[in-house]
Amino acid sequence: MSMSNIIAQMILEMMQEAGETEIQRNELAQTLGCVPSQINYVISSRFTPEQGYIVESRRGGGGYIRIARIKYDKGTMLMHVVNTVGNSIDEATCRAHIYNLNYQNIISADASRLILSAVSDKCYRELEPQVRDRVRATIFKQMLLNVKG
Amino acid sequence: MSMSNIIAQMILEMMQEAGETEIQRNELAQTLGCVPSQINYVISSRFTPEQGYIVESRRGGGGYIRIARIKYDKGTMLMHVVNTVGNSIDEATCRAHIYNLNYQNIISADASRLILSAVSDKCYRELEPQVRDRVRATIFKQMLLNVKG
DNA sequence: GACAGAAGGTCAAAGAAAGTCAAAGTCAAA
DNA sequence: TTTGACTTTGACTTTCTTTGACCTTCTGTC
Repeated sequence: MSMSNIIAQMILEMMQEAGETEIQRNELAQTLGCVPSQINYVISSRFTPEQGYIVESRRGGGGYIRIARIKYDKGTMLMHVVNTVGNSIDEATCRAHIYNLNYQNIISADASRLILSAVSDKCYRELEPQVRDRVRATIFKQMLLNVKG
Repeated sequence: MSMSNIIAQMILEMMQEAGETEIQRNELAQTLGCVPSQINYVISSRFTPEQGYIVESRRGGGGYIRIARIKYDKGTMLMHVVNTVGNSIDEATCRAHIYNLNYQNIISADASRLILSAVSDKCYRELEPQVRDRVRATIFKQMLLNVKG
């Protein structure tokens, strides 16, 4: 197995838990017995955005390289929810969808809170029950289609 | 973690409560175990006006360095908007508020997009004009009260 | 006012990491 | 055998951090 594969494997393992990891380039190179720049090679050949990774780094004392798996499938996931919503939905169901999307890391906690507040029953008191759920569905879907980007 | 990060963290903590803090450069340096000028380095690299901080200092006996966050208090700004909204609002006005809040860095671009999508006329087509703007106002305010945090 | 001591300010050199790039090596497929 | 994709290496670059010598500004005392 090539050194590059070993490095990639190592990084993947470190990412297991959190879906992201932070490495010290020189230290890792030393540990694995390769030159530091090979770490860059591995990252640029196997942890690209196209392959679903996001990489950030910082030079200088205390520098690091952070690699994170992108939360993807997002568009698909969202569209899926949008499609299952239909043209009417109650608060509880919205809440479940939101919780799920957030749990699966498709939308952020911030976005969750925001969407939740917009679909809350509190907002629709003055509307007839059926109208209420229809407007809510419209707004909910509209927001899902515009979340992040 | 690098010394500079530790220093920055320390300063942030001290600013927690009041949004501002006053430090004694030499004393802090001694406490954290670094040279005094490193405090200046940290301040000039991480507490700049661009990053929303204002720094003033005084030399000589009883000297100090005061660091204050200038970002307008988010809660206050948001409450202000909430209060001016009233119980009815049209899309254009919402849009202006959102643009402004985002411009002033009170809410993120992501949040802006999300809120915008929820107050869009598209969502209220089936409601009577006056009802429409009332529901929109409720939702808008609800979202402002729950954005970020 | 002159002077001493107490702060904070500046700046440039040295150090610590990470980034780039091109040359050289490997290896399998054509 | 040649080619081309992928690897390995190392010299050189860029960015951020740490340190220390020296400078400037205040305050208080004589």
